[in-house]
Amino acid sequence: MKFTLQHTDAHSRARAGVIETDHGRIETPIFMPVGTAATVKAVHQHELKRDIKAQICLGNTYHLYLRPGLDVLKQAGGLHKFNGWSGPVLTDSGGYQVYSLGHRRKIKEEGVTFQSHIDGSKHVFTPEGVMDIQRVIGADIIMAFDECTPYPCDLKYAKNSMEMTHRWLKRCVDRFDETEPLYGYSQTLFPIVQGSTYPELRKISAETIASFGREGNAIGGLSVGEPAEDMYAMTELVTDILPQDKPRYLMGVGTPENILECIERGIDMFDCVLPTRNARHGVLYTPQGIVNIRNSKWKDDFSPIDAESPLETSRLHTRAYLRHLFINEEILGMQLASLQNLAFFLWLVTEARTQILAGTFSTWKKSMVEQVSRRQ
RNA sequence: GGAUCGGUAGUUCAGCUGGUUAGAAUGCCGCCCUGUCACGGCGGAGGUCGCGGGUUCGAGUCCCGUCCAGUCCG
Repeated sequence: MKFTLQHTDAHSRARAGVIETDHGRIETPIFMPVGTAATVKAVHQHELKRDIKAQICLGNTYHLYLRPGLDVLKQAGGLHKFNGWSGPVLTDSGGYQVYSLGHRRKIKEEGVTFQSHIDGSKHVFTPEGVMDIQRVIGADIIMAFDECTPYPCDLKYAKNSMEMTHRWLKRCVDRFDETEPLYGYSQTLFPIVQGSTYPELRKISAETIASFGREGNAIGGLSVGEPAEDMYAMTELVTDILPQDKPRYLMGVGTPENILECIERGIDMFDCVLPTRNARHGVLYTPQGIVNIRNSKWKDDFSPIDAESPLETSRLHTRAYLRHLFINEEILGMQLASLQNLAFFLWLVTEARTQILAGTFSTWKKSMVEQVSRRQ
């Protein structure tokens, strides 16, 4: 993987750059659609590539390990061949599941024992094991195994957890560096900053993570319920410490507003389930704000879903029709809404990049934040 | 014409021998979701119990009449 920083905004920390992987180029800042179980829910790979113009997608170690399992992935020749997405892939390590599946896991120094949400069977995830699994999945960018701490989180717990995540990182790096990719293209490992909402911990964690000198760095443990101001403060503090010449990935963020605010604070990569999950629940993101398409006000609104969308489906179909599909629980509704939201998120970061390169990011961002967070 | 069963929320139905502000499901209206246990979660509105009498301290519930719908018999 190679990262080239092209331009840094004169009035903020915002940057534009290019990441090159063996599966293609990624222009940053970028939003990465989440495809947990080898699919971005309700969206086909062709749509991702041709219509949404996604440049990289996520997969999840925990979910793919459980299903289809490592045997199948290995036989398939890795995730790219298995699901037919030929662009770059990033896999989360299962660190988020340490948080989200908190009621069915046990953390020890050695690793985490999960009870499968599918059949209740027990599985031990160690830092070494998670590296091996991600070798088998074959993502271009793989993530260190960490603990995403909950919010709120007391200082003592946050400190102990962060220190364990750092020890786990050393184990991840050692295993990663002593193993080889399985499918003939290169992989890279991103470590993850933790430290909850404590500035003193975030500082230590960012310095520790930076000292490993990996090709890119991530910030985790945010967007778990803390106030947005805390998220912004932690992001800003950390991006000031992480190296300028490496991409920075803010994990799990966020709303269009969150993304703009964090681009301004020096983030290059984002992922979030919000555009896809909310799409399936009838919430649309548009340049003019947020739409709950199930609301009765759209019943006879024959204007397009999003008149300015690069998507043909969002220009062709009306809000009244999309509402009808949702009210009737037609699958096409979720498909159209997912396309709309992902296309909008990709448009948003692409436009941010254009503005950064043109030197007009700050003023554009200010008016955009207001627009995209309005409710229609 | 006779017998019989039923009529309770927009809809389909619960409401035991009469006893606090008549429930559920679904539909309707709205909100939530941030490295996906998620076509999920939460909340709200909505009923003069077909109608008219009667018995009773008290009736969705018992009695009489009446209207409507179903089933069976002539």
